[in-house]
Amino acid sequence: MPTPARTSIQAIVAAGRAILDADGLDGLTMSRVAAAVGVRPPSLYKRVRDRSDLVRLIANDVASELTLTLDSAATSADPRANLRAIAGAFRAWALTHPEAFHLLFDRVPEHERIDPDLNARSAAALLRTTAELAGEADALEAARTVVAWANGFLGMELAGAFRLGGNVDRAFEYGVERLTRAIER
Amino acid sequence: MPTPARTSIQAIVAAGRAILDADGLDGLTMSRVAAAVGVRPPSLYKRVRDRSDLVRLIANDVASELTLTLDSAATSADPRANLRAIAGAFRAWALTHPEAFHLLFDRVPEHERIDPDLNARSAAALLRTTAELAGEADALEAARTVVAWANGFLGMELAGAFRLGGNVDRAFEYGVERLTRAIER
DNA sequence: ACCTGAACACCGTTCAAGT
DNA sequence: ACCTGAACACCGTTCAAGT
Repeated sequence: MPTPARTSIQAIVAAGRAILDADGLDGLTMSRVAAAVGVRPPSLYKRVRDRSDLVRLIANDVASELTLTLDSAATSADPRANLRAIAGAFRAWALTHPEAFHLLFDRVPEHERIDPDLNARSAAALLRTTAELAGEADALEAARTVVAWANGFLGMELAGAFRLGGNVDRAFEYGVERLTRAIER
Repeated sequence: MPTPARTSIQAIVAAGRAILDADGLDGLTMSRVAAAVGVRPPSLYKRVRDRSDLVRLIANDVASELTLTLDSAATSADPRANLRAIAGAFRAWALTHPEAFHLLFDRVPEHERIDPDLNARSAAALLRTTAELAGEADALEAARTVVAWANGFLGMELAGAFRLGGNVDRAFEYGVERLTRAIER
């Protein structure tokens, strides 16, 4: 005798994302997710293979959100302004969603990684901009340099690693400006 | 009636470091550390407050090792060559000690953070070099830009984030060269 | 003074039994 | 077809009892 479904994969991922944002990856237990969607923990295994699978689905969601954020920021005709806008939007997003940032950019076990095409899509806006600045031949290398710097900077800022004084906002501006000049043809 | 000590804090930290390198932070269980030093798990709590405390002590060790590595690399009179050497030594160290790298540079809970003076000491060689390249006034900002880039690059390399093709070695060289020029006065 | 077994509160996950 | 309680193998940690 069939029982009607009491939850859905969408509800589970949404609840997981909310718990991630609120309490981080360590707070994301199967028990809390189950409680949030109104079932018992074992029922979750009808929709996700295991916790890693759920983490991966949440990471996909987060990647899509970030792609949207970066694309919306990259609206200028001037590539220098665009790079500045993309970097600023990235930082604002990371500072308001620190746990989501870490989920995307800290070490991620193989089976929690986002889909490759989501990865490519999130890089598109930046690649267009670096192609204009550095030329097509150096676009990928230039984009990697910028992303590495931004990831590293935000990771350190979120980790509280800037403990030698100074103004962090100014250090970010300094970095954007120098990086832009560094990759320009 | 006193019982002779069967282990020591040094042995515990050393065993913990070995387990970290071999199996990562998730593999670093109190049970495995205890087995490695020949006691039962509860005995560890005579030497460390809890697991976080042990992780912090291991991180201190790792930071000292990295400082030594970077200092040994920074031997040139030419600051450009020095920056290149420091970056290269950092990358080589990170690629041979990926788990230690993550322990230092991924998100770290407050009570697992290394001692502030170890932090300052590990930055010294780089700060000397960026002061020569960018001038005293911009030395800190320049160092932050370089460290952010290097941390971000290595974090992405270790995470397998460079999935859009291209040569990773070449991207690192490209980055070092561009960064050097970017921060030069 | 140090070490230990037993116990506790938590995990993720499986599975037989219920509807 | 989905949901559940019970169970299992793990965690970190505490503590009374042993030497």
